[in-house]
Amino acid sequence: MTPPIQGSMSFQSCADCTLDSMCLPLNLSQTEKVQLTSIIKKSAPYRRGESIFRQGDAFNSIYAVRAGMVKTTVINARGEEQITGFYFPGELLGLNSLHENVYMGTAITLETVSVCEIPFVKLDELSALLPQLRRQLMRQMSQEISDEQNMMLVLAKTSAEEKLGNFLIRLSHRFKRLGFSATQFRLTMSRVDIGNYLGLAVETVSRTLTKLQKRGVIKVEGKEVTIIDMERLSCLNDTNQEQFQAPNLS
Amino acid sequence: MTPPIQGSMSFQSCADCTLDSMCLPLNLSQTEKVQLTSIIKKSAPYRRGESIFRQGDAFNSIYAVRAGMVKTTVINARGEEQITGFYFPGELLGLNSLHENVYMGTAITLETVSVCEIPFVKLDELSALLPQLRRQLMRQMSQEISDEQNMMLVLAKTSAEEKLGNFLIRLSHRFKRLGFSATQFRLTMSRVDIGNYLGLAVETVSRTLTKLQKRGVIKVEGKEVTIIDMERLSCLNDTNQEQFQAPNLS
DNA sequence: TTAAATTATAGATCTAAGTCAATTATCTGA
DNA sequence: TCAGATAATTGACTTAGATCTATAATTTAA
Repeated sequence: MTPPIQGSMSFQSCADCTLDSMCLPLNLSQTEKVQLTSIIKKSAPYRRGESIFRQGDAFNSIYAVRAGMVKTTVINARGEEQITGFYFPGELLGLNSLHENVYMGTAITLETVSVCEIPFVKLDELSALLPQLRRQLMRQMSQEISDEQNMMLVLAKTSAEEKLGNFLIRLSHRFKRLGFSATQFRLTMSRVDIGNYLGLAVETVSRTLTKLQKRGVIKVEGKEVTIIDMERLSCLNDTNQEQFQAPNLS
Repeated sequence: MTPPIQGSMSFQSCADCTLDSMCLPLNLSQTEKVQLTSIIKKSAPYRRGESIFRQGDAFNSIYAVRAGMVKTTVINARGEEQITGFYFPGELLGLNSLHENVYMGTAITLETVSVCEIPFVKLDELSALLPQLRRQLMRQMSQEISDEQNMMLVLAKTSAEEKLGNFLIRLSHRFKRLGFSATQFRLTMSRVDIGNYLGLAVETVSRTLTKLQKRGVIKVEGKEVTIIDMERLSCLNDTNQEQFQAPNLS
């Protein structure tokens, strides 16, 4: 029994896709959407754990996630697998790879996933003709640079609590954008994946989630997370922590 | 007495620029370079510590660094200033900002710097006409995504030693690319800046540099750094550290 | 439905790096 | 050229989070 696929089940055209406004077709006319559709390759959905492309493969296409969540990983200097990102529907995979003509990482599905394969050479040619397509592609790349800088800040500067808080907030935003609840959702990825991504030991991820739950900021039941106090979750810095500790009443 | 400016002193055209092969004009014909030159705005060099643009300013242009080094900073969730990157000649500033029409960070010169201001709307239009320009812009964005992912790995996974090793190696590569020595160079930025960028306390930066020097991997004299053992510097992981400790001969 | 495998939690201990404090070196500008 | 300011180093101490170990809770498969 495969889980239901979010979004449009049978792909016809970008014109019919519910994700068009958060993907490459943004601001395209109907005709232009048809043009874009014409270069897209359809494929059967991937099952959980399959790879869409692998590090070192020849780069030919970027992929728009249509349904399901994907993680990207690279092998780091130590030879360990390291997660570089989680991708939601409407987001583009492979933008980090077009400068080398080789995929710079591996994309692995976390659940049943369907994607739109977009051959890059054709996309490039089409983008010369369609200013809105060109700009949206640039915007999505720019957004990714921005997101990653934000992630760098989190990794460089913050405590385990802040890292996890920020992580949950970002998931929340993305679920909301897709029309799901911003306060209650299922962590598609394992605790190991979360720890790997945030640079924390699994044990720290567990402990920190438990701690946040005890403080009444979130509720955790296995993979189900409920954000109870969004405000506090979004500012878990040192100053704030103090105010939540039991005051020494005298 | 201002320090000498690297690269072409008085800007005439991309066609005359020594950095053309590592900047936007890559693969452009002479005519195309002239077209690109025509949209570039020249400005007086910036002095050390000046800002080229500031976080929150309206985004209009990206900037190609022509001479000198620039750092970019953002204000993080805690209200602290955090360095997001160091930029060398030939690299582009502002690529993270075009999706919001607002600069997502502040660019501050670390020494005398000159830049080429490239109004983005014009660049976008020109990129429709010049496939090589379009592709090079994409490649440079893709490269930046890649670089930042690499930085995320470093921040998430590695010890102070590895962070500094990686940092020095990356500086080395970039100096080499510009035709300078790969093994001996001057750290343009302060120890505080390095610590801020790598997520380390200044004291840790100092101590770690000293430690690497004692092990004979590098030589440090104030801001001058010499890489003595590139091989060891590039693989300062836990396994390697052991082999460099004084063996207990019995 | 249950057994095996995987994943998550929890406790005890250790350590790398942060913080605090003091000193020394290096700039910078009058 | 020198005084004050800024930057870098060093030492002592503390701590957040890693590691190691064990146990509990889910999944998965059969």
